[in-house]
Amino acid sequence: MAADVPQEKPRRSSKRKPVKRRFGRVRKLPSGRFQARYQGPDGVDRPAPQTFATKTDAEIWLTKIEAQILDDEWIDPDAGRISFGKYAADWIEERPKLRPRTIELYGYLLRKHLAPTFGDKPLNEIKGPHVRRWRKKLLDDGVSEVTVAKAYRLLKAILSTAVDDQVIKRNPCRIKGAGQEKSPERPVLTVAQVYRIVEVIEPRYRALVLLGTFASLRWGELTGLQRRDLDLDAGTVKVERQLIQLTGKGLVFTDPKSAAGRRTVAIPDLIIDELKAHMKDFAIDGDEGLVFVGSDNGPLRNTNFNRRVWAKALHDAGLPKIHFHDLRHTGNTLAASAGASIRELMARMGHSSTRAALIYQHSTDERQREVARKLDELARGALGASGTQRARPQEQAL
DNA sequence: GCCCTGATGCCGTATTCTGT
DNA sequence: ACAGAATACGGCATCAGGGC
Repeated sequence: MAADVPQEKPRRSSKRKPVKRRFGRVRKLPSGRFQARYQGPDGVDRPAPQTFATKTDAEIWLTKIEAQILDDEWIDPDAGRISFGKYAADWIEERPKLRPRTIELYGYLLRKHLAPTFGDKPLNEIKGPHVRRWRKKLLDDGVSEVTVAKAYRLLKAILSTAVDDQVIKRNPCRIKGAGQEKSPERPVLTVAQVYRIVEVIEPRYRALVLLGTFASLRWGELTGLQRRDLDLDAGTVKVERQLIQLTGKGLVFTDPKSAAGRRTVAIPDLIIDELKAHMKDFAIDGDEGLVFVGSDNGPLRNTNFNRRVWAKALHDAGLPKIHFHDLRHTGNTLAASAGASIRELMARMGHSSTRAALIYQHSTDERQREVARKLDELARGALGASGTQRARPQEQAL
């Protein structure tokens, strides 16, 4: 039995044979410098963007790349190098069906707030700190929170697509709440205030104010209204289109804001006579004649109306700065307190979800108190309590 | 006054959170 | 685990200032 003697390992020759690397290759170029190459996860063979002075440097670089691939952090360097500006422009271009005004908005946000900071930056170089610094600067520069939120959301949406496209690994927009915009609630007018406006405004705009309030129509829906849309005998107004202002195209008719926007709204009898008079005096002839026009019989333009007519009327009525759109709120609030159900409110406003209609629930708080008060009285009566509480004076709703 | 465009408000739906 | 509520997100509109 031969004793087991540990075998001495064969000595490696000092002249080591080149070992095939597990990942990537390094070769010496005629210049004497070293080039690293590797095959990406996509199977494409890529050289390093630069050469290296030593073989070790090249190998270290390959190690880093391999780590990225293993950590699933590798991205196609060519893809990530697309500038944000270019990618964003394509992104907007490729959105299937944005409304024209939205395209204009995105273009503006891009130009004004995004491109100056990120336009030339490759996508893969935009990191969280850049986004945070950019946002802070906008706010410091006095850009409103609402606009900053919009710009942030657009940036986030674009970069989120870039993640889906595997152009970048991760969306650097992760500031909590940065995309939210909290706009203060708009004021609600009283009926008396609406009528004060109606009394002082140029007569040709009376019906506009009334319909804006009591039919809750939007500005664009009112200005797009044609004679055939009004049925004053039935007391209804149909919303079939709207008028919007587009850069380079002036005022154009478009479909309503959403599918639910196409609707028929009942008009209170209270304003029917006023509307009839308006049709006779001011509306353009013909089925497709515009219901509301300026003194030149042309379609109404919000800028001119606001500055020359609306502002003056508010001033003459002794009212603070109120938006025309606030009339719509007023109408909705009125309808809510008139007992309109959520579904009825939605139909009236041209909404498809309950969310907005629920806002008008706040107006029914008054009614809730009223209900509570009556319950209180009933209960006291049933208990035979002597001194019945005096009812509080009827609160003027709105 | 017209028009462009900067700025802000509103709303539908998807996603996340939360109480059970 | 899940339904309903809350919030985020994306998109569409109105409001408003300013140049011509």
